[in-house]
Amino acid sequence: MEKMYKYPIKVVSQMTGLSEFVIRAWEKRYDAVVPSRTETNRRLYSEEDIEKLRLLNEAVHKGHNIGGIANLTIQNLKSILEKETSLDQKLTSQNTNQDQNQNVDSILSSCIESVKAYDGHELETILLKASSKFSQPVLIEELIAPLVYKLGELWHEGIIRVANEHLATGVIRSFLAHLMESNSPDENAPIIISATPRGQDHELGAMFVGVTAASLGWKVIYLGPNLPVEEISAVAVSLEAKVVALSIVYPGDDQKLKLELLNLRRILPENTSIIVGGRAATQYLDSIDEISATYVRDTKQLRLELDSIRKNKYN
Amino acid sequence: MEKMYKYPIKVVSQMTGLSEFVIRAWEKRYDAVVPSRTETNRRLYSEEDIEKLRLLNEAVHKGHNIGGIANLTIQNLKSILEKETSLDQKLTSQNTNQDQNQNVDSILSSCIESVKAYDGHELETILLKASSKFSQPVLIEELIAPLVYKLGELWHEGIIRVANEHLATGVIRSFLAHLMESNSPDENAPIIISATPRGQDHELGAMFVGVTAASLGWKVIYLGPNLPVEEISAVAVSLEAKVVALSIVYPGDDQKLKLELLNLRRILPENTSIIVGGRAATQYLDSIDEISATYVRDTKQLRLELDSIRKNKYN
DNA sequence: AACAAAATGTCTAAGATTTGTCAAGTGTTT
DNA sequence: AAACACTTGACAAATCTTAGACATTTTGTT
Repeated sequence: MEKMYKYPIKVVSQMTGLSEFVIRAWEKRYDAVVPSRTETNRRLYSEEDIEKLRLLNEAVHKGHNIGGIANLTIQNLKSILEKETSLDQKLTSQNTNQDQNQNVDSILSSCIESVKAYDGHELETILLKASSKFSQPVLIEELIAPLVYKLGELWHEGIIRVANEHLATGVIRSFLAHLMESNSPDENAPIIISATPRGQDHELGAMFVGVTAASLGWKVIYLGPNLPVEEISAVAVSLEAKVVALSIVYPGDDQKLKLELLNLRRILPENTSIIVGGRAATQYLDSIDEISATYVRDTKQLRLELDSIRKNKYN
Repeated sequence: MEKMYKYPIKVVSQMTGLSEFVIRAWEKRYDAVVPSRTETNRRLYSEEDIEKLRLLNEAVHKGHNIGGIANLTIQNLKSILEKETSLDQKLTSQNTNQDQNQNVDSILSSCIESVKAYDGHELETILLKASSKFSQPVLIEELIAPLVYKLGELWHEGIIRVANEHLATGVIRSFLAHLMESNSPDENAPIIISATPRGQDHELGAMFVGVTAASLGWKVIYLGPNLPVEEISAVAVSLEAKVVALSIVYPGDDQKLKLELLNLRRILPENTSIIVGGRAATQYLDSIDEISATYVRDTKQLRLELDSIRKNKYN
């Protein structure tokens, strides 16, 4: 069994946008989320707990009264939230028994099947179903990221075409954008800007960052791919962003990009952190170090980094 | 028996578009929908209740008086509504034209405000609201297309930055993708492939095509921007697409692009039509003519063209 | 055409319920 | 000591409920 990291109430409060008072009140009155405790009686929330709180918060914002929804399961919550945004009737009626036991691997391969068949609609449906079955971190790290990686592989091997990959990218992008939008942070959430620098066209990495940060309660400004650092900096200054995250996946030792990075540090306020990730980021480690940015290898590390930045900036 | 979650009146009001007053009044006066209650006397609506309210609302909007239809069953309501769908479209589009133009302008400017403030979330919200207020053609032709155009203008004038435009593009793209997905076509719907050729990075035009075609009942394969014609053709052949639609917005007399177009015609099956649109398409009219493709100036023309192709191909 | 009656969407007022917020007092961690 | 967290009990703002009023529009009758 994996020993999961658990979060104290203050962190949960920041991540969900709910006040500590409310979180305790919901527990006392409705047993909405009953966290485990330390030996000394302090609450410890799991990722699932947090997800449920986030869903409850969203539902309450949409007009549900907490007393009525507090005892629903995560899946119930997701399904009622979906019904309100889209008028889809298909999903609920279709998914009955068969696909309940599907594990991530089989979902992954049905994703790839649908991509091969140019069936974007099917791919979207699969992802949507998966999103109500898995928590957001699992979804991204174990399904979507591997899917993107696998598609790249298949393309290299000549098994699928550029067209397949384009189609899949389109669907995934729209899906991730949706995930990002669905978290609505509160007023004073710290701001993170996510983009890829000039010359970097592959934006999915930046979208992973966006979704992850959004799920941690950050306010995400997603600027997309291929943006000069002056642009990124202008936004960061104007919104007083706490973090600028860049994704670099295109390999090669690009001198221009190195200059861009140095430049970015120069024109960015000092108290704005820079985070760099992506497959090709390792090739720029010296530059990353020089501008005292942080390199993150995966979303897990990203999440830790974001949490720590958030904590430090509280003064 | 499963105990289903039921919805409080506030949520029902949002889902149906009816005010809470009206919902209560209809209950008090006609027993249109009599929800169950909590122990403390608060209304709880089932999904059936909500569907009936939706239907009633629709019927009332079409001129029925509530007193006369309040006691009909869901089936009855549906059959009533089906009869009038065809007549209705003319009326609604005429009735609202005047208010719409006022509204669309103000919506447009609030969109631009949100873009200036880097508030993608706000932009998304505005678009979402607008989408429930206007029909899809109106939405695209009078709001989104002008918005895209206006953003380009503002950028040329130096009033907004590339970053603003990127952010907006991201939101709009995700929004359009959602619109496209929300139409689920029949099994035997004709297939259209939408993309932009190699060298063409601006995909919004291709998305307009996709959404428009989807709303007309086509099955849309959206391949996104910057795709070599061999790729497009491969998909068209493999799926037996009826139409390939290309969007060209980047100006300039690109010889490569002309060759690509000629090439496309050669490797595409004869009975696959080609449609070309976009701001810069006029500069390639000779090539378009040479491959006997159709040039469309706006989505209105596109819709006509699609309808006529669909009709002709029914043999 | 004119007028009264009915229909209907909107709203107020007063009471009940729900829910977010907080203070006070105590214990724990750093 | 300072920051953090826990429980309990209380308060007040927000929301829902009913009953009834009001303003328009629609309908039927003269």
